[in-house]
Amino acid sequence: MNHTTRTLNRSKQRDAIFNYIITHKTHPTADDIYNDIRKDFPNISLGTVYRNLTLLTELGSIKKLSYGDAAEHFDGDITPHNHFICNTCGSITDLQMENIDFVDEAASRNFDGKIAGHNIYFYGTCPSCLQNIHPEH
Amino acid sequence: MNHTTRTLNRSKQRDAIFNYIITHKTHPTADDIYNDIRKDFPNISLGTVYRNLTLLTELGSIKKLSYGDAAEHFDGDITPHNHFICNTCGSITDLQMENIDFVDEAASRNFDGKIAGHNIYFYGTCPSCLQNIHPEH
DNA sequence: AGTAAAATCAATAATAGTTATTATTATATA
DNA sequence: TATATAATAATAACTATTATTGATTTTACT
Repeated sequence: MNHTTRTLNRSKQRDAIFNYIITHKTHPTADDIYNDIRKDFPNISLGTVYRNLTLLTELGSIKKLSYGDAAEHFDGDITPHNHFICNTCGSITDLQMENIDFVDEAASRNFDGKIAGHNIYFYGTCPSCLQNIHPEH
Repeated sequence: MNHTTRTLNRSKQRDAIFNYIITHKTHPTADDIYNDIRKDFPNISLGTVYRNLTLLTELGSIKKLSYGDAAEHFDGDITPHNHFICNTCGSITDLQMENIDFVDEAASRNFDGKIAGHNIYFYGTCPSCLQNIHPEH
């Protein structure tokens, strides 16, 4: 028999974690997921959440987002899109905008290495916080 | 006297930290700075390094870089420029390229909040690692 | 269905990066 | 130079993440 290929066993926990991420657009952290998923899996451990998040990221099923926030955030939407982080409330949201993947070309121009892609995080003040600063009275 | 304004006392340690960052283009972490600067200030503590890095960042004298790496990196070059992170060796370098600040305009188009700026991290394989993969023999 | 290998699990310990606390020292200004 | 304030060193505490362990479950193959 062939032991060189590694089979991946399915687990209810991993399914639940993956399902949570793709059905929530909140870009949750490992801890967010852990706390919510405990309602359905009271015995699940934080280690299991981390292990499966790492695995799902390696498989390319989800994406990991790193920005100023101390913790990593995860995104179930793996199609190319950009993010906005509010400097005031810290929320992270998807940003609908035209495709700007051509910046990779621009970056390659005077660079001897190979550009594979980019991560771009816009920051500023989100609509909700803007409202609080200048409320329409 | 007026106690509402906060005066900032100078310290040799902070000067040394700031000087280290602006004279090194390596985008060091707090720990990098700590370890190097100990040669001149054997008694300096890591807490002092962190506190001053936070302060200098708040003052806008240096910039904090957050990307996949676990630790924060710091940059003494506060003029707008972009960064490249090598997926192979993890190095971070400045990227000379045309100005692409207009992406902020593009992002603002369908967004009700206020875009103040962006951080963009290009990734791929750096020239040195590319050489190692396909050496010219 | 039976079985062995592999992957899973929860629990916990360990590590890394960072922040907070406190008593002491240095700095700026009167 | 006396005084008030800020910065320091040392250390403790905290948060996010990873590694370890030993038991259980799942899978591939018979």
